[in-house]
Amino acid sequence: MPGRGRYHHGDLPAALVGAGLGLLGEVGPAGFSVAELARRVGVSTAAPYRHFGDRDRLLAAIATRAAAELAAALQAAARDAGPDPAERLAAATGAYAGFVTAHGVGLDVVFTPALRRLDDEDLARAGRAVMDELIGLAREVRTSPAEALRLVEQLVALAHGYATLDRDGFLTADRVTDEDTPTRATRAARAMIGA
Amino acid sequence: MPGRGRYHHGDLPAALVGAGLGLLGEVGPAGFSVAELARRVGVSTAAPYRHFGDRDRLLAAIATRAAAELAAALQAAARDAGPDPAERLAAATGAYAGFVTAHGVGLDVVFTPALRRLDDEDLARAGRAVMDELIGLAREVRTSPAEALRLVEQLVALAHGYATLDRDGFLTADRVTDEDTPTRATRAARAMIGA
DNA sequence: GTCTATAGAGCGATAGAC
DNA sequence: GTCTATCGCTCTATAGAC
Repeated sequence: MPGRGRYHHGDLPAALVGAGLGLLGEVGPAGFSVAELARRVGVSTAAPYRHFGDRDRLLAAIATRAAAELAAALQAAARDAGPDPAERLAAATGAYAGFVTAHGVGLDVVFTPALRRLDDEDLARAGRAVMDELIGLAREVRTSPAEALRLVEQLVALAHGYATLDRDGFLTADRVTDEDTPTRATRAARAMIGA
Repeated sequence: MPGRGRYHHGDLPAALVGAGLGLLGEVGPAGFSVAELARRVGVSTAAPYRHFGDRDRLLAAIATRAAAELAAALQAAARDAGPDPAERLAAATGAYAGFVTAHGVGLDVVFTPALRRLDDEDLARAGRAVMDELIGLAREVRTSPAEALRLVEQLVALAHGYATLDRDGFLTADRVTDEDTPTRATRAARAMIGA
């Protein structure tokens, strides 16, 4: 019974999205539940439905916020990586793996069919921003637009695989070195880009 | 009410594992349910518990069977790829992506923490067989054992990422060519191996 | 805008008949 | 070895009080 007396948050939607990011990172999109999120924020299970029509709308809002943060993380990683275009792209790939490992949200969630059905404008825009950031970096190392796109696809797959396998305990079970996941992903990306 | 009269299957455990492979491919490990599987096989929801102690034990049996089929698929792909070691490894990587796309089960499920806790001997052995197949192929293109292991990690991440993104609709949304997922993964693997 | 309370569904797992 | 029946839990979503 969490609701001892009146609860007044000031900005419940923002609180839900913020805490939802953490929950999503812990349980993944399939395990995500409105009830659990409400519990964490300290409101009744009914409260979120006043601001988000249903579970998927709430999930989409969280995914939108995650995508925005992801785009920013990629940009920051590229900025900190120096002037070499290949190294900038590799760093962004590593940052992608790190972000997904930490927050459990990547382009898989952003483009997941259940959310696509909502035709959420903000989510689509945030997803495109992530792609544009990567494509922009790739175009500095591949002259052909088609080749740049293919490289992005390969790097996203690589980074996403690293994050997924890390999450599911495969990398820790079979650890070759003591490098962390983003470092490994960055190294692999370097090899991929140089090929 | 499925159970009109007596149901006699002959080998319910095998039927559950077989149908479970299909169910797992459709809904993923998180969405897997004993009740739904029982319905598909045509038995009561209680019947599976006579053969498998709980949900995870059943899931482990299905994952074991999946891993065995996966190892066989990798072996077949390498065999059909000809004599060039790099091409054999690339083909196996593509086959991995294809298998995970089709069956929804990869090394993520085999090594998933929930199943690891069971200390299932058969599952561990099946998982090791998959890894050994890949490592064996990698050792033909990388002299150092550590480098071979790292290459396997990179290729599994790559293939797994392709499968995951394909499943979640990302690749179909952003399709560069009309190549299917295993073909793309094989191509990417070739680049990775050649680096 | 948040609460309490509830309907309705699905699942994991067990008990006891046959 | 399979069935019917059931308990207890969690979840989504809604209704109505405040």
